[in-house]
Order: sequence, then structure tokens, then C-alpha cells
Amino acid sequence: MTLDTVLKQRNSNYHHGNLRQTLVSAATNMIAENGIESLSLRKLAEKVGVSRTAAYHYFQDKNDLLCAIAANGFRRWQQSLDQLNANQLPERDKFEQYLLGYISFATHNPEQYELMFGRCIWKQSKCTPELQDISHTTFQRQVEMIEYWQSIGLVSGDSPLKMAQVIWGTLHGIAKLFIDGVYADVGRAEEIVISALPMFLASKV
Amino acid sequence: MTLDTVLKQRNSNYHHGNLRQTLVSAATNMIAENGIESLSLRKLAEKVGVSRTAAYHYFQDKNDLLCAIAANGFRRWQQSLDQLNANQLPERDKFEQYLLGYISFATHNPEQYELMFGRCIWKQSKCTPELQDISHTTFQRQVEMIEYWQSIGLVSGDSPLKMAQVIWGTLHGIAKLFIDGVYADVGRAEEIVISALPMFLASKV
DNA sequence: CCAGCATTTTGACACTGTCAAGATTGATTG
DNA sequence: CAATCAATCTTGACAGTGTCAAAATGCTGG
Repeated sequence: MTLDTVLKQRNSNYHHGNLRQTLVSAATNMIAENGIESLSLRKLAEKVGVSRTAAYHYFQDKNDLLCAIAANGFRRWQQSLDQLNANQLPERDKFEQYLLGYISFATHNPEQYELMFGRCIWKQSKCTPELQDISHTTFQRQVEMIEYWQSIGLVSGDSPLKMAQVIWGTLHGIAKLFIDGVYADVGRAEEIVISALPMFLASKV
Repeated sequence: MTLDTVLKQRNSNYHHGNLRQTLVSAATNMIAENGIESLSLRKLAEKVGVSRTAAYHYFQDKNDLLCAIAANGFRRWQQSLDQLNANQLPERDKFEQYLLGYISFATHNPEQYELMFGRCIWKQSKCTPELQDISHTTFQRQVEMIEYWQSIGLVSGDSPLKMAQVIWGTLHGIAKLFIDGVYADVGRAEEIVISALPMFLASKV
């Protein structure tokens, strides 16, 4: 692709070049700024400078677009996990960083987080195969991490799977109570997670 | 109010008699059956047999109506708490019943629960004074219960308030993961809560 | 019996998602 | 080089939504 074609594509709206990606990232921004509810395909199209139904060539549905945003969220979260596992920390600190990282990710990207784990997509299984895939492997990976921490005696509990579900539930619950504004002061989220930490540990050190 | 007037009111749509209450309960049913998203004021009006804008005489907004439904939810949940506290159980069993009761309430009334603790109302503080009131006293009451359980050495943790927040977070998170369909098998919810129980207890008995 | 009031309706508007049919463009092939 | 084709985008249209302003309706106190 030469420079000319790029410039040409920038002037003409036909054959935008990478409209799909543009739509996803513009939608992600709009959602981050004004919430999921405020996203309409028409406003999105206007922002991107394209007609109202242009998106339908790349997405079957509005829901399909939301799934793509959620899938991106899972990719970003997986990168955070990669980064965490690359560190050479003691396992106890890694576990703590995992808890804090989860809350941090959720509270810093509340709308994307809502899409990833919220009713909007999962309810009634309006869930894209792509999203189904990446979310499933992410879940699996988190379970494995916690199973490992349990196998080395760091984390307590009888059933590894159930313990993973409880820990995730706790993180998810605290995150959502803050995100949705039930707990007002988001700055206190870390504090609360830290006070939950000893509950999960086998020996309260 | 005589029987005649009641019957008269049933025939004519003018001066329905208790339209406000009728609207709330019909809306509650519709939500329970088909989800919050599926509730439209127009369908609701049709179901009740009244014109599309009749509701605006009793509710400022659609949001206002949703707040009323949520407030009813809090009243029902408070009744559950009353019932629990009326029991003459050992405190440990009361605590267990509290945890199980919370999950049971949430999973059996998922849509109302979503209204009570979800973004729909709390975000951007579109929250009715009435709802603000009753929810606040409910929160307070739960905190007091947990503070008490902590004061008698049943529940662990340093800061009572933070412990209450963690416990609530755990319950809320597990409930939401099931309600929103991330955890598929709702029947397993109790099981998971039971496996979380020892985490909260000061002595693992 | 009628005036006034609470209650309900009608009409209208802007906004939404989505479908079907047409217009535009770049690439490909004869 | 030109004609065709497929990919891409646009226009027109429809049903559905929340909500406002103005009108209509029925009840009740004077």
C-alpha cells in the first residue's frame, strides 16, 4: 500500500481501509467516556465519518461489535497476566499483585470490564465464538494460577476449582460494587482487597 | 370505597384507582419474566390496559419506576433479614443462613437484584430519595450484623467495616457471576458459598 | 348542576437498531 | 486499456423507544 492510496483513503470514505478496527477503537473510546448505554451505532458512525449502516458490513449486530470490544478487553487482561508471570517475585507477592491487578484493571476500565463480565453479552448467550474462545482460555488460565498457588500451600481451601471461583467472585464483587457506584470511594478498593488477602492464605503470614 | 366503585374502576380506565401500584407490580412481573432490557413503558401500559403516557403521572421517568421496583426489592430483603433475626439459632448457623439467604434471594430474583445493586440506577446517581433511604438503612443493617458477629469472635478480620465490605463483595460477586451467566450452573451457587464460609470464620470450626 | 381538579389520552418529536436496495470504488481479467 | 466483478459504503424505510405539550375525560365539592 503506497502513501498515495493511504491519503486517498483518508479523503474518501469509500474503502476506508481498516474501518472495522477504526470502529472498534472509536466505540471503545466512546464507551470509556460516556458509558455503554450512550453508545449508538449512529453516533459512532458519525464520529468515524461514515454512514449509519456502514458497520453492518463488519458486524452482524450491535451486540457483535460489543463482543469485539469485550474480546479486546480479554486480550489486554491476558497481557497483564503475562507481565505478572514474567516477574521474578516470591509467589506470595505475585498472588497479591494478581489481586490488586485485577481490581486495578476493573476500576480503570469499568465499561470494558462490564462488557467482559456483564449481563449484556453473557445473558441469553448472545456471545460471539471469538469471545467465547478467549474468555474461556482466560478463565482457564486464572483457575490454573490459583490451583498452582494452592498446590504449593500458599492458598487455602479444599477444592481448587471452588476456591478459584470464590476468589474470583470476591474480586468481581468488590470491583462491581465500586464500578456501579454502590461503594462510592473507588480509591478505597485496593485497601479492601488487601484486607481480604489473609482470608485466602493458608497460613496467615 | 364501596364494591360498586371498585367494579366501576375495573371497567373504566379513567381513575383506575391504584394505577401506581398496578404499574409497579406489572412491571416487576415483566422484568422477572423477560429481563430489565425488555421492559418498555409502552408495552407495560398496554399490559395494564392504559395509554402509553399514563405512567408519567406517577413517575417522573422510566428510571423513577425502576427505582420503585428496586425499593420494593429492598423491602423484601429486609423482611428476610427480619425473619432470620427472629430465629433462635446459634449465631454460627445464623451467619451461614445469612450467606445462603443472600445468594438465594439474588438468584431467585435476578432482575430485581440487578436493579437493587446494578449500574442502571446507581451510576450517575439517578437514584430516587426513597431508594437512597431504604438502601442505605439496609446497608447499615448488614454492616451492623457482621460487626456483631465479629464482636463475639465468630467472624475474623481487623476492621469490622472492611470485613463487612469484603463479605458483601464476595456474596455480590458470586451472585452476579451466576446471574449474568458467566458461571453457568446456578445450582452450584450454594455449594460455592459454603466453601467460602470457613474463610470468614475466626476459628475454622 | 357546574366549576375545578386529578387523571388519562392523543399527537408529536427525536432517537434508536436494522433491513433491503442502490451507489461507489478498487482490483482483475480478457 | 476497458469492461466486469466483488467488496464496500450509502440512501430510504420501518418499527420501536422515551418523553413532552396540549387536549380530553371523569370525579367531587360548592
